[in-house]
Amino acid sequence: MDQETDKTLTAREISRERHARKLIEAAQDAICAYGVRGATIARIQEFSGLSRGMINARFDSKERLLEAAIRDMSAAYTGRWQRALAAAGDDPVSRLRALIRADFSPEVLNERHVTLWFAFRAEAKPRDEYLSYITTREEPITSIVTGLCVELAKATGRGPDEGRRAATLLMAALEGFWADFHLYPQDFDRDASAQLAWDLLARFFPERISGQITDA
Amino acid sequence: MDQETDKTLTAREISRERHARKLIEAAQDAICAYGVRGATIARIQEFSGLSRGMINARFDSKERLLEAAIRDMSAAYTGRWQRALAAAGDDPVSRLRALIRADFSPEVLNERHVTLWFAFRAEAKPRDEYLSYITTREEPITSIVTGLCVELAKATGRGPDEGRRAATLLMAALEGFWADFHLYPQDFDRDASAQLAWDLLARFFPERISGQITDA
DNA sequence: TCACAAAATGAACGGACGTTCATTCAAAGT
DNA sequence: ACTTTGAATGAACGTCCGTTCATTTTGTGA
Repeated sequence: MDQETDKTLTAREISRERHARKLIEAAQDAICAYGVRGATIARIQEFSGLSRGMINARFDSKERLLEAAIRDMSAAYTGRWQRALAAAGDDPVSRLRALIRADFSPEVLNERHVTLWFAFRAEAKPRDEYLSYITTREEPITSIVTGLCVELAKATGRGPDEGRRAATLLMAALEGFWADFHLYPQDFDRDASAQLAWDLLARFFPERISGQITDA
Repeated sequence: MDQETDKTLTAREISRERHARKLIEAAQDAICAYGVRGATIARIQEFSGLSRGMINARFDSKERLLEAAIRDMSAAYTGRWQRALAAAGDDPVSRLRALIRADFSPEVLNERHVTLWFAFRAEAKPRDEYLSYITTREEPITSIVTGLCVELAKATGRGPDEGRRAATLLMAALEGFWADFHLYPQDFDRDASAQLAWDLLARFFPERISGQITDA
């Protein structure tokens, strides 16, 4: 191959990239503030500070920009738990602990992220493109958690089905906690909820899981 | 008081009532088919079969009609679990069983209802009026379940906090199962999921809860 | 049966939407 | 320094939105 990609980006390329990012963030801001319904070109333009024509120049259409916004949200989430997992050890217990703690951390569980999550999720039914981005986000974490729970089940002399049951309940509960946080962020107790999720696992695997999730 | 309400409704009153209902259902149909974003006057009119001006004649504005649609959905849900509860005995175990079974029954857990639920829920952030209808719906069932779990905790020699923990986890898991069903209704196993919710309670109160949720 | 009143209708309206494109601006190459 | 070329701009456009209201239809009471 010839010089494939220039290491030194031109000022124009940098500018294009920066504008695209600004638009994605502005679209997310608009959705958080006004809902998907109210995320109009005019509102997105206000948040971005860029010109009206910029959206169509960078993303062809507003719809494409919204797709980029959901893709960006999914990628950010995936990145967060993958980093948490990389920082954890090999032990399934500490890996599960890391995943749950990440899911309740302010970096992941914050009003902006959760509002976006439920906004796009609700639109997934009528708009198939959104559903695929949501599946792309959900499937990997679900199969990781299931794998860890099955591993834990085997290590404690239980069948794989018990692991799958634990994983299904855990994932459902996590989604439920997010929903609580979404509607009533002020009343939500982050640490108590994380502990409850941990207690749920403790009831499945008491030999390996107990105590506070913040331990160790 | 004088003759308060006429038992014999005039043809006009009957017609008004019937049109209002048709519009509420048409609005729900449009939201299910096209999302809140796509639920336009034209679409609602198509589903209702009534005239364009009917919406403003009966509900003043489209926004008011949407509020009536969410109120109707909440009332239908509340009615369902209250009837399930009325049909159950006094025992907290059978009452919890009835509530969980109702929550997974096709009458409650169906694509239409769940799609509406998540559509309105997502809009609750930017639109405060929606949030109040959602709270009106959530609060009573949550406090009923919490009461039953606390009762069960006391009856088994545990503290009330243990009951609250069980209730919180159960409610979160139920919400999570609904979310699963919403996105992938084909893959969803209604009975297996209900059983998992039951197993969750069994892990908290093994002396009183065990076996299949379909028993007894 | 007829006069009246209420309800239903849908064409018309102003406004806001997403998109386009001629124009302006600035970076790149010589 | 100058020319070229791609990027950024925002006024203008057609479309579709929710709403209005003059007109038609239909039920009510005399």
